[in-house]
Amino acid sequence: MSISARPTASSPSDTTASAHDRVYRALRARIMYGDIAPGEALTLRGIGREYEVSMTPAREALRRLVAEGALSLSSSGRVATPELSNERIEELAALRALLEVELSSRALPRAHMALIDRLQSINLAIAEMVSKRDAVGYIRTNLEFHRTLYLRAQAPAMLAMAETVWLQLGPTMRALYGRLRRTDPPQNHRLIIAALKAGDEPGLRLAVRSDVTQGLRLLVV
Amino acid sequence: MSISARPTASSPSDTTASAHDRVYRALRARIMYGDIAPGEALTLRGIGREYEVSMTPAREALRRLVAEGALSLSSSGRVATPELSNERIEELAALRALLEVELSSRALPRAHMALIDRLQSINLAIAEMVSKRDAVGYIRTNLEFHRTLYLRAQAPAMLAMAETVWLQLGPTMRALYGRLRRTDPPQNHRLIIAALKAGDEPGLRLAVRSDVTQGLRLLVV
DNA sequence: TCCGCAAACTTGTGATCACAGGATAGGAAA
DNA sequence: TTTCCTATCCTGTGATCACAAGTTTGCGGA
Repeated sequence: MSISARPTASSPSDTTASAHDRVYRALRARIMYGDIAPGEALTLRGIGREYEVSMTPAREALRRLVAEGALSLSSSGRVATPELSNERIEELAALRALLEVELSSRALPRAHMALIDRLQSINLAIAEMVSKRDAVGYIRTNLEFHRTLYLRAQAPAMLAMAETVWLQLGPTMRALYGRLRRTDPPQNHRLIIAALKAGDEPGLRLAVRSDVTQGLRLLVV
Repeated sequence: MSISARPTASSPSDTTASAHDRVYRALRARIMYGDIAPGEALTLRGIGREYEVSMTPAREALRRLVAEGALSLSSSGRVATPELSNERIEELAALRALLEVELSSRALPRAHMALIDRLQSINLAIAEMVSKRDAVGYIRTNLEFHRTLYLRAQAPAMLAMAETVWLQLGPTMRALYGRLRRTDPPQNHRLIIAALKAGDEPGLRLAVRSDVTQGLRLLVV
């Protein structure tokens, strides 16, 4: 949501020395990439112990994640990663479609060959994660594919919203991985790249929409 | 962003007795409805003094608002309401269009007569605010019109995102009011209501899009 | 063996404090 | 009068603590 730096490639210890920010970034990445199971509880003192900070920065990091919908705080303060209802999953999927179709459409006129090359190499990394059965790695590289494309849209607020949706879906996304079993590799991603090369906007919108929607559909039981 | 209760009609002292939440809600309303000028600085101790709490809850409220993009924290921690660039305003307007068109479209099949009545009475309130030259009241009732409609969409995550955009535009929205000078009253709102009555989805989408876009266009210099 | 209650513990909340860094004002020198 | 430097103030950060509320554990009675 904010303009803070991306927690993606994350050099081991970022230059930003703020304690709560470090905790926030670490937790955000863990949640977004499905490293934390849905329903898992987090305690202030536990976080503090794990990241060697006091309760204050831990609380601020948690509260920020709650504000972004990444964590839900149950009655009386306990905070845990949320278990999404089917309606919520469908709504978030629709939101992804809405935002990401627009982002890709805006990125299209600015997509140079260098970008397409980069997307293709990310695709290789995704295939590797699939073959290694690395769920967290798969989710991370998959989102990196999307983020790389959308960065070209020059629409930071829109991208931030898309990332917030990813964050909310993170814990659930992990469950998705268990069901796709090697079928999914960069099928839709190849369509996206083809549409980018061809400058085919309707095709791009369609490809992004299905890539975003189709996976989540498996989750709705 | 979160599922917290609406700060709108706000009974004077809410049942939720949490200090930081009270401060958060109060500040959120003030920002969203344009009660704070763009660029205005907020201090932790100042907030604490104003709402009679210590620095801790004040800091949490501010930090949450920063996370939602309602406030920008400049280099080295100072927090102030942001002055939006033209590109940012255009992007946020596009985001409003994207989200609110979808929300209105989802609300359409569920719009009963009671809803339309309520929207019309809100429209009267808007006209009254315009005649009273009450900028904050105008913004508040205008957003209430939109929120009342979108609540019918049964899409809480999407509505929360729209509200986040409103929040980011809040301080800027105030500046808009100075330029519309009694011209604007519920012109587009009447189109929205007409489309709702007729069950005309394309017309509704168009009316919402222009209502959302046209005002903001005045801000881009 | 099972149920219920109480004690011990764990948890989030908010206040206070020490500290470091940045902003500001005021005086001295040119 | 203007400019620069320094001392003071103000601000955000993070640690620690007291407290209240919720959770768990374990013991006693039926």
